[in-house]
Amino acid sequence: MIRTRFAPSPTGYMHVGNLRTALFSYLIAKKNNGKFILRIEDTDQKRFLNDSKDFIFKTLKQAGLKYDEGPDIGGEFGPYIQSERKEIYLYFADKLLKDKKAFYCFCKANNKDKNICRCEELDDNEINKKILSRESYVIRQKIFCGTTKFVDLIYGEITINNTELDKQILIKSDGFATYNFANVIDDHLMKITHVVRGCEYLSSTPKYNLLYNFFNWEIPKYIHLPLILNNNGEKLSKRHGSVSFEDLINQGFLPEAIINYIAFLGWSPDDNTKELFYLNELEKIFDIKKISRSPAIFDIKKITWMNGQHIKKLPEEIFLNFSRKYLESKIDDKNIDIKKLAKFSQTRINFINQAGELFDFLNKIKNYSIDLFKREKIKCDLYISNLVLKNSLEIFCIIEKEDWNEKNLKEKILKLIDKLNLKSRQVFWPIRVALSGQENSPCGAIEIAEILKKTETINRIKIAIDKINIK
RNA sequence: GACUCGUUAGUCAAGAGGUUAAGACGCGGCCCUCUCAAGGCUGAGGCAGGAGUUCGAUUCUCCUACGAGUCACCA
Repeated sequence: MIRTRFAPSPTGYMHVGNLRTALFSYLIAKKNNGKFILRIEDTDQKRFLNDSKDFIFKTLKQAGLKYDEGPDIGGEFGPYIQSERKEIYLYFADKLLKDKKAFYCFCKANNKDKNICRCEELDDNEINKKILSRESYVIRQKIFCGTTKFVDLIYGEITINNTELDKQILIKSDGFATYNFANVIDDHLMKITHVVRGCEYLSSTPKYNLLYNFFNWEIPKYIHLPLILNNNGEKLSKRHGSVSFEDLINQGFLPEAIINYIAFLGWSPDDNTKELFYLNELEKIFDIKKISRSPAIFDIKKITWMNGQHIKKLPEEIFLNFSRKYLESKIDDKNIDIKKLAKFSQTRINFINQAGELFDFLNKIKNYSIDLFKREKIKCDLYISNLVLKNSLEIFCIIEKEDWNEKNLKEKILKLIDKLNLKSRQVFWPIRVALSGQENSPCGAIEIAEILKKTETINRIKIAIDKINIK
């Protein structure tokens, strides 16, 4: 049974690199019918706020990464919060001390010149004396000569000379274990079979292996994931821009789009021509062998496109639920069919919260430039615009209020196109500009006219004609 | 600086000795008797450099360059 874990520290913030680690860890477990465990690494008491744990629970839930064991749901290997496991680490540190695999170090914190430390040579008497006189100390791991070799499922075999490894601190002077120690103990005790984590741990892995060997524990399989960088090629972090899950959600990204995109950062499926996937599909096709070794840059343009794709795939009613509040906030007229507006916007927005902005022009037309009427590409100029608008004004005026509907309007305009002997674009363009005041609009001229109703349509056409003739 | 890892178009990437070196985003063009978007078609753009091994290297080996990560009483 494969058991993987995600072990974040509760910083109240989850950047996409972290989330991607969680996702891959989850996927590896699920693909193999294994278990995915959440563990909170809060051994640094200075850094963490209490409610950041809830933030992690919330984010994982929102992303759909359901864990089988964790702090809030329990499990047979708990507790799943490291600050509640203090005694466990102390017990194992003591064991190491007795076996001479670790030593007390009384050097001052921030002692830059570590080579000067002679604590390892202290005899038991000296140590006891210092401890009795309440000198503060840490417990460090001993490093013996030789080389350490390990296999990473992605990077292959990595060998390192033990002289490169430092005598890392296992227990800090406040009595808490360091992450470096705690994660080894916990992974073993929680029976984690595959350790999935970011590449930044690649070079400390040998030290962890030494620890496993000291205890005579089985070393787990390692899967180090390539880093995700921002577009400056820097490692993702809080300082370098808004690429946290929460920020993306606030910008209007769908959780499934974020998951889909980050799954493809450093991984690709066998059939690499398809790239729109939901989490449950990824669970089936995910394959460790296809994880890449090189870092990937987070491309906001591509995830934006992907978000648009996911928005289009949303069932109509779901999209309506999402977009309703945005649309309603923009539209004064309560009689307008929100459903219809939602339909117009679904294929043209990349962000879920943009649905309303498209219809800004309905309430109030902005002061547009008459240059909008000129469009060489479709052979439309001020002369034609003027002609079209005057003619359509006549038509619109004759139509009765009760006959004001899309079908009827279209019929009449098509006749006008014939009569004026123009291309349909040359006719629809000026009307649409007059009604929307914009170069682009979420729907066509006739559709806007229908939504606007007779009075407002005529009103806007008149304004446009005046605009052109004043010139 | 030391150690470790990496390098296929601007970006994500497939390919693992013989390919016209896929596909996607982005960018350009065209089509869709209504804009834009969507959709369809299409164009430009790439194996970091140098040595080897080989009949033949993007693919294997080595060197160089460049990039990244680690070197905390942070995780």
